[in-house]
This record gives sequence, structure tokens and C-alpha cells, in this order.
Amino acid sequence: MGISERKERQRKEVRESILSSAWELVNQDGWLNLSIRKIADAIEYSVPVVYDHFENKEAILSEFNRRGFQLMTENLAEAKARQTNHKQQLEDVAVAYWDFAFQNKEYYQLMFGLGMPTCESLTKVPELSAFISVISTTINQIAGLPQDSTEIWLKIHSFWSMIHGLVSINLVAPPVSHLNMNPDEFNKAILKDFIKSFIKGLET
Amino acid sequence: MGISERKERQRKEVRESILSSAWELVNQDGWLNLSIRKIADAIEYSVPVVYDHFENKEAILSEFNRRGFQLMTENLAEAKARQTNHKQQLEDVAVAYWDFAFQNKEYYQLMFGLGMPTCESLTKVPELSAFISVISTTINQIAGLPQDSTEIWLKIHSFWSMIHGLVSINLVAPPVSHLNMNPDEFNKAILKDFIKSFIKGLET
DNA sequence: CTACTTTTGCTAACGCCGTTAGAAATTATT
DNA sequence: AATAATTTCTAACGGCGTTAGCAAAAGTAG
Repeated sequence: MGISERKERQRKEVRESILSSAWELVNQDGWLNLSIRKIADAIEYSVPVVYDHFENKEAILSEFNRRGFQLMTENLAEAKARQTNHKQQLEDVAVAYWDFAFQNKEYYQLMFGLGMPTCESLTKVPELSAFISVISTTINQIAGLPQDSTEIWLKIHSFWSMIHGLVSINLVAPPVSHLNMNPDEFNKAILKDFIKSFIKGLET
Repeated sequence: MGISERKERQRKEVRESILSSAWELVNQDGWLNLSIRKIADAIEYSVPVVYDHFENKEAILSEFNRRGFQLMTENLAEAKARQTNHKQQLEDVAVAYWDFAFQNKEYYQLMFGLGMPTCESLTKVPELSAFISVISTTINQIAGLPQDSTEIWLKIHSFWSMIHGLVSINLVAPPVSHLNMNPDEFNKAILKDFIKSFIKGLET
């Protein structure tokens, strides 16, 4: 009897419709205006049904958070795989990070910009380690530093900080009026400068 | 007759008590748990009184936002004034920025980490330009780039991004378990490395 | 087909929130 | 003392996350 299978399937359909409706709402009104009630309205079910699929609102955000890290890591890994030269890989990974942030602002804001992610909340994202290992393996190959050493963590931290700073400052305060240059070129120029000097630092 | 003067004074007292109560609440429960109702309760007035002093909740946050930029700029300017050598000034300004962020996490989170500050919301902070000019004058003195040129804006942007990235990544995901080194020293080491290479970039 | 059980989904409520209209109380002025 | 102006409050509106408890539907067994 395929009854329970069908039920299972229908459950997953509702779950997915919650997520896709939520995603639509977020793209319309932003994370701050997302509400369980609006989601319930959009999926044409009553509010408590949402709670049959997610423990609470935070669990929904957390799902998107994980998807964000997953998608970003995929993008980074792809960019890396397109190259063989290690330095070039690192450069392309940085650019891919940048591109991800600006092509997926909603994701990026949820991942880094939203309500005070505590230390723990981030360490509870399993996808985080996959993301970090994309970077760390490359750095390892360039600089020959052993995994899990203090030195390589320092480098990973630097690299990540550098790009994140660039991204978030530009998400929040993009340089506009002061330029006789395309802002996009402007920013990518900074990014590439950064990476160049970072790689130089790896080699010394 | 000093009646209207007294009234004025009392008005300001209430306004200040709103702000100081709010600040206390924020330090207890964070920005996300601050509410007008709690403030009203703390100042022992009814809710609408709060609206006689601030247009809405955002106006209260905005007040703290401006105070944050003011305080940070003061710290930066003081650090700068303690030195005469321009490169040393820039280095100390960066360290002062770092120290401000970690000694005033609430401020820093409001200024950069909270609910999606749009481009406009930041350009509406008059204190922002004072903060930027502390950096830009120093960079100007080191690199000799003219104010308001594309080049100096590029440098300001780089400098700010670099530090902000370091700060916010460390606020959110501090390196802990992987180190046989004091995290504070670890981070400041990265910071100083960053600044050194940044200054090198200014000179070439 | 009927009686019973399990699952599913709903209504309605609780206690918060920001915000505001309008009444009540207080204070100043004539 | 009576009137005008100001200050302050109560009470509400619509929204939120969350949950208890009931109604409806679907499945199961005789």
C-alpha cells in the first residue's frame, strides 16, 4: 500500500511550498518582513500547519542559512575546479565569493548581516566547514602550511575577513557619487589588489 | 519667568532618561529585544510619552547610531593625535577602530550589523563624513593623493573594508579551538599585517 | 457499510510588538 | 474662579510568534 508513501510525498510538498513561498516573500519584502502568518497565507493553509514542518521561525531561517552556505560553497568549488594553477584558483575563489554575495544579496545578508548571529549559531552550521575547507586546501597548496595549524587558520581568517569586509562595506555603503569610474570595476579592482597582496603574503 | 525654561529642562530630562533607559535595556537584552513598551516602563511614563520625544522606534536607534559614529570618530581622532608620523597615525587609527568595535560591541552591531541598513540610511548619518575624513586626511598625507579623487576613495574604501571585515568576522566567528595562541594576539597580529601591507600599497 | 482510531487542519486565544486617537488630568492664564 | 493650553493616560488597531484544544477528514477493522 503506497498510502504512507503518498502522505510522505505530500508532507514534503507542503514543506517545500513553505520554503518557496517564504523565499518569494523575502525577495519581495526582505527578511525583516517575513512572517509565519504571511507564509501560511501564501501556502493557503492555516498558521499551525507551518509549525508541523518547522519548529519555529528561526528553523526556517536556519534552513535558508544552510542553503546559502551550500550554494556559496558550490560556486566556490566550481570556480576553483575551472583552474589548475593554485594561485589562480585562490583568485577565482575570491571573485566567486564576491559574485555570490552580490548576486544573492538575500542569502548573504541572512548569512552575515542579520540579527546578531552568536558564535554558537555559526558553529552549528555544518556547511560552514565545507566552505572553509575549499579555502584552506587552496591555501595549503600555495603556502604549504599544514592543515589545522595556527598559521593556516591565520591565513584563512585573513582571507575571509578581507573579502567579507569588502563585500559588506560595499553592500552597505557603495561608492557612488565620488567616482568617475564604473563602481563595479572600481570594486573588483580593489578585490584583485587585495588578493594579489594576500598571495604575496602567502609566499614569503 | 523661568517656567518655560523649567519645562524645557524637564523635557530634556525625560528625553535623556529615555535614551539612558534604552541603553541599559540594550546592554541587558540586546538591540533585538528593545521595545518602546519596555522603555516606557523603565522611565515610569506611559507609552505615548516616548512618542513625544522620538518620532518612532527607528529614531531612537538612529540617535544611538549617530552617537556611535561620534564616539568612534573621537577615539580615532585621539589615537591619531597621539602620533606625528603619518604611517604610525594610520596604524594607530586602525587599532583604535578595532578596539572601539570590541569595547563597544553594541554600538558596532547597531552601526553595521543590524537590520539591513540601506544605502540611504547610511548616507543620512552626518557623522559618517567626519569619520571618513579622519582616514582620508591621513591617507592623503601619506600617499599625496588629492581629496575627492577616485584614487583616494579607492584607498579609503580598501582600508575601511579591510578592518571592517576583520572585525565583523571576528565578532561572528572568532577563531577559538584551532589555536595554541591567545586569540586577541592572533587577531591583532592579522590586523597589523594588514595595515603594513596596506601602507606599502600606498607608497608604491 | 458502519464503528472506531488516527491523522490532519482549523479556530481562537495568549502575550508580545509599534503606533495612534481621543479622553482625562494637570498646569498655566485671564 | 473660569477658561485655555498642555501634559499624560487609557484603550484601541493591526500585526507578530506560538500553542491549546477542538472539528473534520482519512484510514482501519469488523
